[in-house]
Amino acid sequence: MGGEKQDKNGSRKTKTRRLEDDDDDNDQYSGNVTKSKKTLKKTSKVDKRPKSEEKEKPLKKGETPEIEVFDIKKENFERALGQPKSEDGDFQVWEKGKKKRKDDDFRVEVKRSGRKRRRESERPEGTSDLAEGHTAEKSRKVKREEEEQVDQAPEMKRKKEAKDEIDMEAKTENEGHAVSVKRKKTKEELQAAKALKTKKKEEEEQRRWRWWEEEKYPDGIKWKYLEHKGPYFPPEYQPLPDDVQFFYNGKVVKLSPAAEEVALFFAQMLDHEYTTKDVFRNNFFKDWRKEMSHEERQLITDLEKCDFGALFQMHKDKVEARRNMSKEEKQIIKEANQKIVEEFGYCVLDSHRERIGNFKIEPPGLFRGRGEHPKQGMLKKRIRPEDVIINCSKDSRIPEPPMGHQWKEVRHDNTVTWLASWAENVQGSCKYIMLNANSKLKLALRAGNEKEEGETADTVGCCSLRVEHITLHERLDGAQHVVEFDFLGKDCIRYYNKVPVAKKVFKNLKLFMENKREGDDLFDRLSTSELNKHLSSLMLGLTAKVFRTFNASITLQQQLRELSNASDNQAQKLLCYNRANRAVAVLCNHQRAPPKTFEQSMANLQAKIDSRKEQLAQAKSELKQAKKEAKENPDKKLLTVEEKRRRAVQRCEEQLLRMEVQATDREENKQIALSTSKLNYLDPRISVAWCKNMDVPLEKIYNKTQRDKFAWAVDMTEADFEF
DNA sequence: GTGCGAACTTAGAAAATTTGCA
DNA sequence: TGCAAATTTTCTAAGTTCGCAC
Repeated sequence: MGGEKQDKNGSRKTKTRRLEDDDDDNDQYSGNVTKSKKTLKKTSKVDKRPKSEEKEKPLKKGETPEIEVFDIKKENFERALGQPKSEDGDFQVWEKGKKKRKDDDFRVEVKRSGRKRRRESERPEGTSDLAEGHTAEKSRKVKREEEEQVDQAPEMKRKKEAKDEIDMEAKTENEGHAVSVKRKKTKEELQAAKALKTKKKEEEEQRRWRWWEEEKYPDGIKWKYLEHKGPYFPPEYQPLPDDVQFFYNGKVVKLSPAAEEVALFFAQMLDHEYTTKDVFRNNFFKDWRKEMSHEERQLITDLEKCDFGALFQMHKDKVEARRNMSKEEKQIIKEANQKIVEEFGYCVLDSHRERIGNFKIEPPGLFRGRGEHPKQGMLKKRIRPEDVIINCSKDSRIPEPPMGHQWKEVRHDNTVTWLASWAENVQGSCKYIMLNANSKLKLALRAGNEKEEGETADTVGCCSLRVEHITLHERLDGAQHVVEFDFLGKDCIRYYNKVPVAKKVFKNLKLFMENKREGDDLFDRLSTSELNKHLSSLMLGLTAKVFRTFNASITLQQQLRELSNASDNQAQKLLCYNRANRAVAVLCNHQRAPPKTFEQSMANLQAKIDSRKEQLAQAKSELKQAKKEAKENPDKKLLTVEEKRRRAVQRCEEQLLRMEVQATDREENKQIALSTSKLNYLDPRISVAWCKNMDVPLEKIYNKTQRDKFAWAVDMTEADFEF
């Protein structure tokens, strides 16, 4: 390579001179893309936020924990990499467990008998039999229904009992009893209910496919048997009723179905900011005209003269009608959707029924590229079976294409995890149908690949940073050698940070910027593959992405250690967990637009707090009075009143504390998205161990989906786990 | 060695559902 | 019971990585 590199536009960029070796830095990575609460500037998507919100703003009134600068040593990485993570560094794939549970005896039992029994009795609908044809399927269906009835029996019994109880109450009331006769559950009944709950939980646990305990397939092989029903296609377009009219230049124009469908895509978005953007409007109009008939194209030449009002109103009415549907109507729709999920939403993967993540083909519509995307507004065309490639086992029942259609191709590639794929027309990329996150398959700066200019929004990562994205300060805010970052990252989220760096790093950055102008690459000799090659040479499996993941998890552990206090109440402990989670989200720059109802809901909460404060004051004064009366005349009745008042004060105080903690948490979370790091970056074992140590139910920090996804971690993590 | 594209993985917004309160 | 708010799920855009072809 010479000293110059030609960019995509043919312009030449000046190469920076080669740096001297920095041997002394080779043994550690300074994961110092971190921030102090005081310097963090937070904005959401630049194009979506009012200017007023873009100004520098501390994360929270001095309460958000600071994130430390970590010296991430090689052995720490190695230790972490030895833990269950995919090659890409996320925490979804698990090798065989390293630790034994305390209840090993139980496990042996499960493995020896229960497990085998489970395989037989819980073989999902179809498993390998799915390939046997319709007759077998019918008999299985009957069997499944029977099994479902058996499964539901205790539940039905319970419901019946509850109903009987209500009936009894009503009956008693009718018979003229004055007071409520709601029968209190006996101790035995309560115990039985508890036991039933535990049993159900255990059954669910047993049903779970403990894939992390099974042997792994040879390299590259993802499955041995895969069967599914193919993707679910969105319904065909239904033309508008005659009374919903489109106007052009003040006159009614009856559009052809193809043009009408695309017009409706636009009309449905009229209350969205997208439709005010020139790029969006121009792209839409260009693509819309392609769908028009010759006559329509001749007539409709100016988007400004188009009146979609009636179409928009119809859409709004439909949304409103859907919202106002009766409970019963909603239930019917829900059941119909459930049926679709049952039919298309599952596949059989190596003898196990697995949920498919996205079994629906994306419906046609207008492309909603994020940020200033040059292709926003373009028509996303309807996908036909002829566009779709199916992937499944040779010996499975091949999914039937919809009537009168055929698949583009049926292949049997067990080195990939997708079930179906198609190419989308806007960006020319591939879309896939894949399994759910809980299935078997599966620096804080991003690496930053080069992107096609003009094809996507102008976003960058580490390797694609340009000169204008950093500013060097010899001294800033009392710190030496500070690098100020300001650029748009993934999804056009602004990254703004001031980071003090080592003198050597500072000097090198200065060299990199020499003889360069705005628009020139900061690291012009660096690509993501070169960066990752270098990282891998330092340690097997290390990539920029792994680095980011490691940094996130170690930050969580560190923050939890610093912030947790075993003597806190549960609300305070949860606030502490959220703060630690938030610190990671800040580190990874996971932002969100503040919810539209944020201000209102905060005001509501504040009002509740104020009212509760008044109540507390009132309760306190009543307690004082009761105390006084009880002292003057210490009879039993007055003492009971005093006790009652005391409890009321206590209850009020607890509620007030809970609300105040909630308000703090909510305020701190205004612009931070916690779920991304929780789901994709944080080793769940850290959280599971923390819950065990702090005596916090896991349900408080992971919802059902998250617990499913991290079942492996829940299963094998002890309280003493260390990342 | 480099460019490209397939195959995932990460991401925030929007929609749907559940929860909590008056 | 109805409404608003909170939470969860769904959707799909936008990244990263790796292997292959040239």
